[in-house]
Amino acid sequence: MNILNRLRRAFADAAPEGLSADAFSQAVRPSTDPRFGDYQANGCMAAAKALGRNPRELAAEVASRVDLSPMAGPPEVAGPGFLNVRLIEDWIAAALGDLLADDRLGVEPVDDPETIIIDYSSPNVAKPMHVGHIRSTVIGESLSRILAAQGHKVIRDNHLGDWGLQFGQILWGWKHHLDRDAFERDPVGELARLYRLAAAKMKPAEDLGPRLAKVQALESQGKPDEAAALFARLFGDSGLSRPQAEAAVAEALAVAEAAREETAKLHAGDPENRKLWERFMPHCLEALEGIYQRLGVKFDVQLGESFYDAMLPEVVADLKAKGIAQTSAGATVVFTEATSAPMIVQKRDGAFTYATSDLAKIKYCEEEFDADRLLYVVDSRQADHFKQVFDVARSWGYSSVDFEHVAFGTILGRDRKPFKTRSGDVVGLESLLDEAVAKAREVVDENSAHLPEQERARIAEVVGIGAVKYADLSQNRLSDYVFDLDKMVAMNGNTATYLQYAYARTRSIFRKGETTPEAIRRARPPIFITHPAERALGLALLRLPETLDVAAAELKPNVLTDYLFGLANLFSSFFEECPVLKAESPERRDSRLALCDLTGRTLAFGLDLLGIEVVERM
RNA sequence: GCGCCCGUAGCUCAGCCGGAUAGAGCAGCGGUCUUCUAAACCGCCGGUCGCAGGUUCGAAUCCUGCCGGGCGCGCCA
Repeated sequence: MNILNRLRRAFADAAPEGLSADAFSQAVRPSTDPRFGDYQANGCMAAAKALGRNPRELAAEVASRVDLSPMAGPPEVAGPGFLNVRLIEDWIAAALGDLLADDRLGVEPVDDPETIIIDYSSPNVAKPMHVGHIRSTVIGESLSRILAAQGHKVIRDNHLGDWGLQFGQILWGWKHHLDRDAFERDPVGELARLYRLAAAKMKPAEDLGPRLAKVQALESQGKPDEAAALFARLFGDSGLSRPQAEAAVAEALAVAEAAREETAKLHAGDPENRKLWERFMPHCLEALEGIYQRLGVKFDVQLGESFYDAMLPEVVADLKAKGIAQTSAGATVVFTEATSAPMIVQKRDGAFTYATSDLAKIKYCEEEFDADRLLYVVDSRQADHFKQVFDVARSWGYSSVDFEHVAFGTILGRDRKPFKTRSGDVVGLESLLDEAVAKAREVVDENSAHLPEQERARIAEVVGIGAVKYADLSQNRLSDYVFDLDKMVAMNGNTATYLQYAYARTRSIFRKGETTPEAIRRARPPIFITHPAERALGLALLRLPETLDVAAAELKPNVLTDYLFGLANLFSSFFEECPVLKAESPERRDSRLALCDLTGRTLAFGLDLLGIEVVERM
């Protein structure tokens, strides 16, 4: 049952003549302030303007015509022409009674379920995951759960980066710097070390190369003095002499070239590289699996770029045959209106790009799953790439699929610059989780020393991981944000811990009262709304469905966290102000127990949609 | 140069397909545990919504310009 939708239908029926009933009803929304009732219809001002009428008169007319029974009486005209709706307590109480018997807490499946593929997480398997990877994973997982709860068929897809240059880098490292003992002890750690080593060696090419090129350009123009001055300015902070800088760049370029060659050999089917790749992969996947298990993330499809590799020549050939792709400067490219630069589907050296791989994946997904929507939960910096891919996919024939880049903002460091994984200065995802769990453990030990060791450990894990996820999910996904470890592991204020704590309190009261939520649900006691805190809490409980609608429509988990935080807040106030077990009568007691059960279930349900667990006590 | 995004309280952020007096958390200050979990509750302090125009009955929200910051832009993924 969705209150907002019911009100909208009622107002649509009462819309002034000569007006779009739809637009009029869309102007119904939750009130911004309790003094203006519970919901408000704001369409009369604009309607009056369009019809050349007095807005207050028109509002009064609509108010007398609209039938909101049994939810509310006639709305009240206020201000310049607002219509304020105040729900009737008896109706709220009755609706809560129905909710008590409803396992789905009022959430109804959508009328037209879709098949939705969500591409998220998608890490490079060879690199250890760091804090930058958490957003896609956590947001994608939550969106999957939200859409599935709405009755859609959701396919969770982890498009692994298992075929790119990073393997060339590892292969190069393996052949030149392998520590066999280290690999035996900790394969993933050693592979990561080799990757970082290669990346570090290649870095001067990016950092110093362009600067050096500018200096050399001046020299070739016959301006040695200016070149020397520029060199001093550009390289002063590096402490490198001219020959050192040239040597560093030259070495970096050599390593980069070598890594590219290793990659090319792998792609070309070189037996040695292929064998090594097959040897590395299980270790990489196992390490990933460990993290996903800890995060409670599970994919339906986990196919990497290597899987699509075989399809790529076909994709390019088909694009060419259909006149979509063309040859330009030795590469095969597609010009699109999406961006000024064309999209490269095959490089001059014959290698394919991740754009080609994305196209192959679209083809595969359409043939395999016949998806209605394809969502990509990926960093907003790749917006142009997806614009191109979607554009090309549509002209390629996949025009009935709804593509969407579910972008999210960049994680910034304390200096407000994008969080980079500088070698040696990486906040690994694992260590972030460990730190959060350790902090939670301290708090548990302090507050709940009486609980058994094993239970405290379990609570710390649930609370710590929940804190990290919530810190990310409660943010508007589009905003960049400053990574702050203290905030990520905080357990006061608007945090998962606060919600988990509220949940634990709803459960604790049943233990104390020597009854169970199940017993209350079976008994279905009448609900009484007598106290303002009960009314506010009760109304919030009825608003889960409309909240989920918004979160799903905007693909924004923070809509849900806001709602849950508000709900927990209202519960905490209710808990302070309304005695439950010591209520004035058994009827009141049972009514309040029912509110506790509904709150607990709603919190647990909502947190589950965020991928966050709860504990029975903490 | 072209394109995209962002400037809201001391800090971190909600609110942004127009609605009434702009919200939260943290930080600060002050109250509340012999009574259902104080990981909590209640109160106070705190904002020319970057600046200037425009559209509108109504602008943090839409449009234009400017200032400040970030990102992307043919062979990395």
